[in-house]
Amino acid sequence: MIARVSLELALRKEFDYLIPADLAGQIEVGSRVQVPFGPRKVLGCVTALAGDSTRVKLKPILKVIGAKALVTPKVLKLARWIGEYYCCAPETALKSVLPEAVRREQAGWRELLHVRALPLAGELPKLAKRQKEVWNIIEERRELPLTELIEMAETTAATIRRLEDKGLIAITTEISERDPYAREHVLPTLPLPLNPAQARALAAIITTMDGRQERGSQSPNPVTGLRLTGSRDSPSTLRSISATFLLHGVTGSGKTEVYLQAIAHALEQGRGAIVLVPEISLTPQTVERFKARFSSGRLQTLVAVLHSHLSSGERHDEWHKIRQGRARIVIGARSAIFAPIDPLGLVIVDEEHENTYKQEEAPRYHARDVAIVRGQMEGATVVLGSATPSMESFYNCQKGKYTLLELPERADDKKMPMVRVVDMRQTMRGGKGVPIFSPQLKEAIAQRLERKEQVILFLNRRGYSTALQCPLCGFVAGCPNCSISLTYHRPEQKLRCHICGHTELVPTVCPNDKCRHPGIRYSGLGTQKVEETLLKIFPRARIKRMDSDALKRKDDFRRILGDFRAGRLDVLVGTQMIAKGLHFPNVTLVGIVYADMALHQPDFRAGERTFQLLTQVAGRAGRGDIEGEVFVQTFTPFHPAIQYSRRHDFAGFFEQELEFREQLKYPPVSRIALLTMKGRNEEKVKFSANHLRHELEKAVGEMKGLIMKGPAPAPLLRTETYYRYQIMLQTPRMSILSHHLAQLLPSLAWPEDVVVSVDVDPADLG
DNA sequence: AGCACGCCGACT
DNA sequence: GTCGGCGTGCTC
Repeated sequence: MIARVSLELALRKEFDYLIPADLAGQIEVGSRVQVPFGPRKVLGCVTALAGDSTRVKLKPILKVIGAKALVTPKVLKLARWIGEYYCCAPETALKSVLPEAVRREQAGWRELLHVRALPLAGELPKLAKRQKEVWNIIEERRELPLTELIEMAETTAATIRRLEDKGLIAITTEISERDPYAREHVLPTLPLPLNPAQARALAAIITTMDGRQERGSQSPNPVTGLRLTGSRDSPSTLRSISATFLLHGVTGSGKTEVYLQAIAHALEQGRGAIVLVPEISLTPQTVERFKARFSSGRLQTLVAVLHSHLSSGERHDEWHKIRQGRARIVIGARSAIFAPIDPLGLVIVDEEHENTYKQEEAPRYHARDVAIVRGQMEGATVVLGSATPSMESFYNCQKGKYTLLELPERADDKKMPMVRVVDMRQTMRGGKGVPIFSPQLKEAIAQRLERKEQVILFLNRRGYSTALQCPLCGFVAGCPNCSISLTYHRPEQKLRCHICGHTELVPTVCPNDKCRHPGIRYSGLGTQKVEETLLKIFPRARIKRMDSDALKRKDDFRRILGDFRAGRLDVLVGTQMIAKGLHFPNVTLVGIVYADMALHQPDFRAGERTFQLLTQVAGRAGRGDIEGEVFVQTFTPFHPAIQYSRRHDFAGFFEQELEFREQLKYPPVSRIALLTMKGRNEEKVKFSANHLRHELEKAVGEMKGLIMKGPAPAPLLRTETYYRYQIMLQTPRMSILSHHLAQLLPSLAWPEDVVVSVDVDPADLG
């Protein structure tokens, strides 16, 4: 027999090896193997078995890693799809489907020496005093870890070895499993009663799951009473309707309870489930909620957890718990979508709009999209959940690809907080210089300090490029071709679009005819400045800043949040990182200091991001007994992202944003591939980028609906000393484009120090 | 990805 | 005469 092996080298090529007789039974598709490759030994994965090979002189496989195939054929197929769609080497895709700790043979199982009493053959021989003491313990416990015995008996290993020599005990290595949550005591919970909207959603999901159970990947008829958007579509789109659901529910509407009961149904069907959660919301509380519902017996849980804060040993054990079928539910971050649950009945992607689902290095997959593909491949139902769905997912509902399920009310019946939009242009006109705090926000903060309530202030400072904004009228310079904000380049005094490369001079007065303000060059502020100013206004307030600069040590994050929760701080100033998943009952005021910073990021998704940010932040205020209040300071108060979020009107925002995307053929109307060239020498990078554009025009220029923009210089990142040029491709059919790219790119030659990378469906245009 | 082979310049 | 530069090509 011959095995085809994909090596851990991005060669885009597979190699044939002989299966030696002694390994014959152990090697199957998906086995991890070590093979000779030229002079060295390399790890790889068996992708196929065959009777013969086109090659004559084959080398034999050296050894197998793991008792069972580590990659299931289903996950292998998924990896192949990732390689093709995301335009990377199949080996690169395959690499990411196993945790590092499982891929490397070391880390492995933690082995502990165990002492076990052997059945006595006749009389107990005469023992020395010490030996007798030790024997008594062993006889009582029958079996225990060696280290524990040594401690209990206050003896040494030598004494115990002597008992072994006498044939009374056996010392063996036992595998001991690490349990990262061993110290949590989990109280089991029962399903909660559902409100009508939750019940409807659950019924729809369950009906689909049952249909898929009986008929494989065939879908049942749409459920009556279900709100189906886009049912005008053709029968061919209807066929896939019920496989993917978008559960749109406001913060606190009880999405999790729907997830839990759907998972329970999967278990009843004898199938497993994967729950994806953004890394930051993978808190012990979230995990506990799932563990509590699905613990079988006393301490046995059916839930495995996979995330980046586990040690590699813990990750190894959790993964094998899944592979061996002892865990039927996985909750984890992005890469948990590759968990070897089989058969898979349900995949849940919570907070599906979150950018953390997109991997920012090769393979640059989006876990939400991989989830949908895996669901299709394995006949599993997929549920995407969000209070602020992505444009892509909501669009797919409209097109009839997904089924929309709405949870319009908060389960706890709390009112949504009052959102006040503060027009900073008014404040600007009132005082001298560009204001940081409006009188309204100052007043509101003072009030909370007096009432001993807490305040969170947000300033999102994504990226290092800044737009140019007139603080008097709110004007922002945008690209005439791409409709995204132009980036201000201080040294050259120029404005530049980093999508198409359009460049213009910085205006000396505001271009808005009704304004003509000469002080247009305002481009934002940082968290430090906010903190300083705040301390000047409220010298006695206890204020803490939370951003990546202020968090030097690893536990700073937890410590500051702990202090805040315990009431040792009054005001928390921070970036995006405090917007998500956290809730503090005593916070009654949330302020967005400068909403325009999010609004005018040089990205076509800036409006969508702002809408999401404001909505998520609003959900943070007033979760306790007191009603919350949100202040949004902005120089563009009538921007739709702000106005629709103020009214908690997602559908309204979607409609108007879609119109904009439609005009310029941005996603979700099209798909994007971003090609980036990177290198130390700007001239070489620029030249290569122009060359690539030329080659692309030859290869894909004629593709229907293709739009090519750039190359344009990407704004320099603060940390890097590279020059980057980008070419953006927009296409209605990404699978065709990525196919072409996969053929073209490896055939092109680049200067030594220029690196080209492809990002299919980029989450970020930076 | 690594490592060997291979064909041209400055060194003990 | 050798040591060593990194271009091309191969690894089942």
